Amino acid sequence: MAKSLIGNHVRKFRFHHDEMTQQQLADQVGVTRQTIVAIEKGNYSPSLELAFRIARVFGAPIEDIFFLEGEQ
Amino acid sequence: MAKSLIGNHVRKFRFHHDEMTQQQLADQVGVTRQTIVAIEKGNYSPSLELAFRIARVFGAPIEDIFFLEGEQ
DNA sequence: CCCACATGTAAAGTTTACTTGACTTATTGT
DNA sequence: ACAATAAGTCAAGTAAACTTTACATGTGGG
Repeated sequence: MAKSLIGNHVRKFRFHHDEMTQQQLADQVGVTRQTIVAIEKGNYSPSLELAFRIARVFGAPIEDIFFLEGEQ
Repeated sequence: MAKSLIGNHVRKFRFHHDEMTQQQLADQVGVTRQTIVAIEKGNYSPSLELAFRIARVFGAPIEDIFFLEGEQ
């Protein structure tokens, strides 16, 4: 099972955002905590919809938080 | 996750890009033509990875091409 | 009139995002 | 010492993205 080609700075954004916990972020975007863990660890990439919601929480464009590996 | 709440301007970008066909776009981003059709028609939203590749083809940020319905 | 091409649609199958639930470890506070 | 919280992990299941194949329709050119 290949890892996804998408990397992200969710963890950094979480800490720079009032030290928000995984659970709090999960609640705000409407997924489970395990989903946030999996995304932060790169186990898989989020759907576009979830990427949008995460970006909204952090008030940043999607491309500030997520990137194609090898493009960063 | 809720329903597909993602809209897009892929068709417009395709025509503003040298009248690129669905097949040409599909080839450039590495999916089948049916996937492009489904996305243009809103049958489902692309993965984040595919959204990135489409945005790259058009030289635009993801958020110029895709949007959360109700946010446009 | 043909033929090639662009687009739409649909069924069935594979892959992957996401959930549910349960357990573990480390840290912090009472 | 104990409880509570944050984070990691694993397994099994569901839902959605994507593929493959195939057929249908309209359009433009020779």
